[in-house]
Amino acid sequence: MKSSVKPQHEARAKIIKAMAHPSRLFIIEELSKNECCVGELTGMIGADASTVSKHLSVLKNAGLVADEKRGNSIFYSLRCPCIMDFIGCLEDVLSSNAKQHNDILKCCKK
Amino acid sequence: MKSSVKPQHEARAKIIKAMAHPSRLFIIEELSKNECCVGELTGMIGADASTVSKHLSVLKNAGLVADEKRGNSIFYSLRCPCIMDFIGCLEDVLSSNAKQHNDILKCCKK
DNA sequence: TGGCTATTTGGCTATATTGCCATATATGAC
DNA sequence: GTCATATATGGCAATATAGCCAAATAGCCA
Repeated sequence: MKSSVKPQHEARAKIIKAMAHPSRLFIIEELSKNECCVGELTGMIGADASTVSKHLSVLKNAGLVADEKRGNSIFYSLRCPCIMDFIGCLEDVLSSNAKQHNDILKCCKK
Repeated sequence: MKSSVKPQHEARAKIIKAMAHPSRLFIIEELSKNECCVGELTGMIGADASTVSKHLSVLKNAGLVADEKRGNSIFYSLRCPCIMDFIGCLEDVLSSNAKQHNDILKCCKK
């Protein structure tokens, strides 16, 4: 890969990698609806608070979420809602995969 | 996380994970322009052919690319071009990150 | 101040990913 | 058939990630 474009792809991959985990995807989706504090997310996800906190720090580190301390809690919010558009594309891929899988099954039955 | 939505997020995360690598992002981008065979991609990426082949199999396994054997070569193509829209969103995140970083620097200089 | 709650960090083990080399497989040319 | 080319697979070592527990930090309330 040309060294000129390599850093660009590395930077992009870093952001995508931050999204590439079920719990973190869930967090992104929740934050797209409402800002949340760690405790709320922990309850929803059902993992240790430290685990959720680490997931949030991965997302924050990638620039995907912002945090704001208010009183005793820290509220997280989604920085770039355009990310949610991408979820639709993922569903396209998934349904396209399901369709292909079905076609193969049908084909085998014949 | 509710057990009803967990598989959904796992399925989505699997696709995102397949994208979460600089070389694989590069491949996706190239395939969005033209179908390519392994040898071409290997030349552009500059890694071992077996490495590129494995990257392609990750992408194929996620349903992101299709392969078609023609003659001695196998041509890969992008199955869901909507993925490319997402790259624009990534750039938003990156420039937003850069801006924030700048703001912090300015703030410190004062 | 002390106690309480919310969150983060350090340390650890288990697991997954990456990328190379060597080897297999498949296709076309001769 | 043999040879050369294109691609995939197995195996392995290095590195990265995930998630828990325990401990540290920070803010509120009395």
